[in-house]
Amino acid sequence: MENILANVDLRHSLLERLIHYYYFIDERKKSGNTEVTVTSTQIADLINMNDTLVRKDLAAIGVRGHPRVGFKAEEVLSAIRDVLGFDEKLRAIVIGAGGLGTALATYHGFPDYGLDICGLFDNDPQKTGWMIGKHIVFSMNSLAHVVEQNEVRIAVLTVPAEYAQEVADQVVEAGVEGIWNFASTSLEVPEHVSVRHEHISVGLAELSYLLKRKKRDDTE
Amino acid sequence: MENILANVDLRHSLLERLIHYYYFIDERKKSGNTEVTVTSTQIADLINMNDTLVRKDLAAIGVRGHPRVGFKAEEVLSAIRDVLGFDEKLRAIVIGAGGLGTALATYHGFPDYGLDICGLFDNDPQKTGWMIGKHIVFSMNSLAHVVEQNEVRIAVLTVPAEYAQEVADQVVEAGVEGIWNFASTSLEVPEHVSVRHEHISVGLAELSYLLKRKKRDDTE
DNA sequence: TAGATTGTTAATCGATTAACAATC
DNA sequence: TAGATTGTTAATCGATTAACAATC
Repeated sequence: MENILANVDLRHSLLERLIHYYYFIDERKKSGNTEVTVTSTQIADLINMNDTLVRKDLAAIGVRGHPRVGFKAEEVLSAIRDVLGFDEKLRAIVIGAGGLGTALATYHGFPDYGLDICGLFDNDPQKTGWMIGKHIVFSMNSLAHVVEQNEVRIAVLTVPAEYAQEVADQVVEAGVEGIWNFASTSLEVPEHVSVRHEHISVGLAELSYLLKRKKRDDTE
Repeated sequence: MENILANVDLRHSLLERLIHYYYFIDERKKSGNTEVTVTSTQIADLINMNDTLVRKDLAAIGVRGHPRVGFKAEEVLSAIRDVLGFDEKLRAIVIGAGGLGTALATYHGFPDYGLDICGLFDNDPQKTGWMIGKHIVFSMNSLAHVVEQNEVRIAVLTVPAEYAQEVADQVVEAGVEGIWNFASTSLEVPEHVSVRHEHISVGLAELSYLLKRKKRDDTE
């Protein structure tokens, strides 16, 4: 094994980079300094990347900088919000009222990103009908109805892996356009449905890889 | 905005691809068929990618296929487990006993990936001392002690964004080597500490982008 | 053997970076 | 103005793909 993954590519996608910029600039703004500008080099240094790439990224989303000054924080933030659709409402339901499902359904941060959880489902009769946060836990029978009534576009799946495919079929049938899959499994869905796999083990694997690499670098 | 992100790069990293292969093959194996082989084309089709890339990836982690037959499921799975370190124990603590922290601390899947949560912390006196799952909630005062006693290498941060930096400083001080950051903020840490940012909004942004793109493609 | 599938080489493509002119 | 910083062009680098020979 040793060196097999010596140079794994851990580069981040444009989406990830934009969000990283967003948090950094947002914080900087909040931290009180009335200095509402930020240069590409400042951003690049923090995230450990090339400043030209930062400028390219910002140009790509239509932000123009100001020579000698840098970028206006507010302009960058609002362009990123625009592009990522943080300000458009996107209706979603959560399927699976376990630990993760509960955490997601009651997470207060989602509205900031435009996600509106308007239903929590589980097929455990011990759970259905009870409140979790501000949500009544619905039984899967109400799925089609809730989806239609609320124009739900996204289903967040936090069910055990062995039921994930079956549940995916049901939400697709109910008319959902996208699935945010937190189950440790792959899913087969029709062409017209989008899936994003949120596999917790990816993050863990990356972190564990970083630790190993650091240790190795130190030993050299 | 319209077309700005027309062709965003959503390619996945090697780590993500490996995990995707893993789930797919694992499932296939479980689904009973005694057919314990899988071809690069089968994998590629499912994930919607090029078969040569699959073979390159597998070659990179040291798996050799068998002409006319494909790859032996068991060999691929074990190579991926090896490379990703699923079988090595990695000790971690969770800081923040809110919804997400609780979900992570009680998540039964982590041992499968080699993560061993051996402590849950919060500085809310309402929570410290009580049990959550099989964990006593420790106060932050015990941090250094627990880290040292258990040789904890990773801290999972699920605290509110405004405390994240402060907590990061504390866990670094306590000797942690890596931070798995679930707070919506960037962190500054010393050179010798690794950070993986697990920003929920990245997944959401990707999904929302996929929905938009699909809609646009349909309209064309 | 014939044929399916791998492994590898070479070509392509796109993303990143370096260099530097443009701007205020 | 001088100087800092952007924006853009051209060069580089690496990842992906196509083509095909090797294998069983």
